[in-house]
Amino acid sequence: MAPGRRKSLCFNTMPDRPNDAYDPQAVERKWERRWEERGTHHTDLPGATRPYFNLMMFPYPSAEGLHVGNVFAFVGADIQGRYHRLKGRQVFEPLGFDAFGIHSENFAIKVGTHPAELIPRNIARFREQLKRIGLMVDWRYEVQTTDPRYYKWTQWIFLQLLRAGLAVKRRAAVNWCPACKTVLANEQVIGGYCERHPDVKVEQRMLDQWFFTITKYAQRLLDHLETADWSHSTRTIQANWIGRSEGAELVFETPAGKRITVFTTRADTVFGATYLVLAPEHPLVSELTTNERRPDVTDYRRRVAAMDLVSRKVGDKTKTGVFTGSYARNPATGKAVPIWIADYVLMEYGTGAIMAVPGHDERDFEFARAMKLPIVRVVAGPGHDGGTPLAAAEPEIPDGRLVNSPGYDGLPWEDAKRRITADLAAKGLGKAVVNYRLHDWCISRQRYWGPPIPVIYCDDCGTVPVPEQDLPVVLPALEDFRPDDSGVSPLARAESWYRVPCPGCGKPARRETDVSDTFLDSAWYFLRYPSADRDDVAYDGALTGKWLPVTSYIGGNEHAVLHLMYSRFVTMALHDLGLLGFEEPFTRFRAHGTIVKDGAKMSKSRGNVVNPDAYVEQWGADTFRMYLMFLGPYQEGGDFRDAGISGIRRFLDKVWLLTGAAAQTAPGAEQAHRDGAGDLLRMMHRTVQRVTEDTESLAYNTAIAAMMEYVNALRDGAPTRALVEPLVVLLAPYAPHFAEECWERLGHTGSVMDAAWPGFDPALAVAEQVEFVIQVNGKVRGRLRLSRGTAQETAVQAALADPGVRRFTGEGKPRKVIFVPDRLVNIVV
RNA sequence: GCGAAAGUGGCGGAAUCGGUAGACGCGCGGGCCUUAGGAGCCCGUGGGGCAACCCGUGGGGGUUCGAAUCCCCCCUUUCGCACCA
Repeated sequence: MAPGRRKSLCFNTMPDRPNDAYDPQAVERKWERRWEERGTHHTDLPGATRPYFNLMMFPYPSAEGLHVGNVFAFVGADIQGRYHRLKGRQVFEPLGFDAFGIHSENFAIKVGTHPAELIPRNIARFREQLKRIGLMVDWRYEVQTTDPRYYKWTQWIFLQLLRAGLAVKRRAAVNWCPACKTVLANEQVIGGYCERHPDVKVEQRMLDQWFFTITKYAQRLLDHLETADWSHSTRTIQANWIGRSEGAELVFETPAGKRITVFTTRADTVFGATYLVLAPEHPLVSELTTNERRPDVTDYRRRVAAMDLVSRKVGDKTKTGVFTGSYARNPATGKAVPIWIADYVLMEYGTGAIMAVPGHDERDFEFARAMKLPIVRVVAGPGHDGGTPLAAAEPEIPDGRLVNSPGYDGLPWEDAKRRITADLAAKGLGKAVVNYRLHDWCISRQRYWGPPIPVIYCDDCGTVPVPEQDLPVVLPALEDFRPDDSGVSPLARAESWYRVPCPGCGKPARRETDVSDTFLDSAWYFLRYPSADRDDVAYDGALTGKWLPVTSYIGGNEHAVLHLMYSRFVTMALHDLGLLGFEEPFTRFRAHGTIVKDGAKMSKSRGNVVNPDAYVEQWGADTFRMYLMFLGPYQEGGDFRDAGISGIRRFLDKVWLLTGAAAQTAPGAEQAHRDGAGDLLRMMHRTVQRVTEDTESLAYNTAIAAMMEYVNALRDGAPTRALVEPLVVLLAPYAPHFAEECWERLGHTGSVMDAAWPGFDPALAVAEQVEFVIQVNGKVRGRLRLSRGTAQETAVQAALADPGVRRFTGEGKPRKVIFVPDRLVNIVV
């Protein structure tokens, strides 16, 4: 039925809907079944000649099910995958579930159901929802991190890193909730209190923990960022997280000969270092404390230890601290300076000790004021000198030069930094060093729901790795897996599991009872996907060589630091062990935006989570997909509101009608348009160009707008097959079920996903007639339709002849004419 | 405080190698069709003015024939980090 004459003759039921009206539910059910039957989304992994690994961040299968934010993320990635498939690549689009971790465990405890029972239910629900969205996922390669067939290899990865010397055990501070009797992650500590016990203060405890020494790779992780094809925002976040800082380590000696090493980025200010501050946990503190000062020092250290890690860092920043009673010699001035301890110095950064320069550091200034310590100016800006008093710390003085620094006075401070460092180094009292903010990765969790760390402790042999052939170390089925009062992992209660013979000497030994961090599960899952059906290897060499590194990875910036950094680290480590042929796992990464609701991030606690099911049911997956993509720029996200979704539905209805009309026309009629209705053909080429470029660059909202414009134009003309078929292919990544049905309506028997993405002729993709803007003195005074490529003289003549323009140019001669081809003529009088 | 991104109609947003501001969609107004219409179709829709025109891209300066776009200052929002020495 032709558009414009769509009124039905029948009455009563749906009087205005033609009999063949678009019925999303029917169409989507039909194609989901067909895809399944035909294996449309199966990828021939070994046989592919132009592989494209299209990765999206696998979800944590929460009990609530999929939410709109997930759908937004997956659909945007799916569009890339489908687009590249239509462009002729063999696209592998796998998906899986990241189901270990404290969230699952806590939720299981809350509802009183074992996670081993809960998780499969959640996964089943998720999988159904995901299928309903129309993703091009090859489910044959699904992975589940909680499956022993998967975590066997997670444990294997641990053993490889252990072998490489990148896994070490050391004591470290953790957040401890006295009520939960367990450790908490930093994000579970809210304002110093436990998230589950708002009236219980969290403390810190020292525990033995396994660490991956990611800091050894800090510089490489940073260097590769410069050339990575990654979203700018993600690269910046990672670079900041690594936090490279160039400075020097300087040595202050005590009369007893103890060398206290401090890290500073401002060696130029060493003459102004009037005291030292050590972190309260610093190993030298006890030794340096005089008997007289010991009660105060001990008391202060105890108070700091009682504080949790979070409030220690973000809480009240009033400066506190105590004097140790000892002094050390400033290597530049030779004078003795007092040694203090204060909680504003952190043990985990630098050397855990600083030289305090109150004249040029705000924190030191504040502390010196409070403790009545001397403040000396050693850098002065223009017009100031060594005698100019300091009302506040002056950190970075433009054009500042050294003062009160015998031997260096008058030097610009940036130069002095280098000179002083070098001079002190020559005396063995310093060296230039680079420091990183990045910490080693603590992977130990004193919890139940995770892969056991595959290590055995033997009194004779010490720490023994579980032999690879004994993997996996299966997580025992514990009825009661709650953490108990001991502070020891729940696994320690599984007696029969815990006690094992030593793999080395056979004597009784004990298993490691900590499980590993979930971030380890997800740090290598992309390696597993192509080999998900293999039990003999973590990942197959040939397949990995063919499919990795990942061609395109799309995900949220909430994982910019931890997940992406850990994945890069594990990849580099495996590369260095000779187990991978590449150093970086993700060739291209794009961060999608966040979908917010009423201006706030969706979260259960806020109660503003939008469930996609109702929308899919009411509007269909295709309309919902397109609507989410049309909300705004994909890489920025946007506010979810359902006002406007009908616009997408109307658009699809129009395409449906166009398809019906075009199906009546003869095939291959493009030539006819070249002679006759050329404008539509030109517009088609332009549309193909816009949609191609926009889809490639994730500008989905404008790609959809371009298709809408084209459809509006087609409705005013005659929709032939040659004009409509390319549109259906353009639409396939966005509305896959719908496009399949349209493709079939047009008489094709195969999947539209096996069609070719339409090409465009750049010469045809521009209009023949263009509108020139005529300006007089920069103000728009008229418009003229002229043919493309009109020469300057012709255009100016036409402009000057225009009566509307004449009124402003007057009789005088133009002083100047600016001509922009095909766009504008500006006459200056 | 540091770092990054962004401020455009009633709303979501287009347009940033300087060159028609407001594409596309929602909403709104008018009309057609209709027993009816939250359906569909057509027209209109930044503000002011009868009009010629004038004013308009967070605010203020500047460069330019011409600025949403470039430069300087300020304000606001979002995100990341945060006593990092």
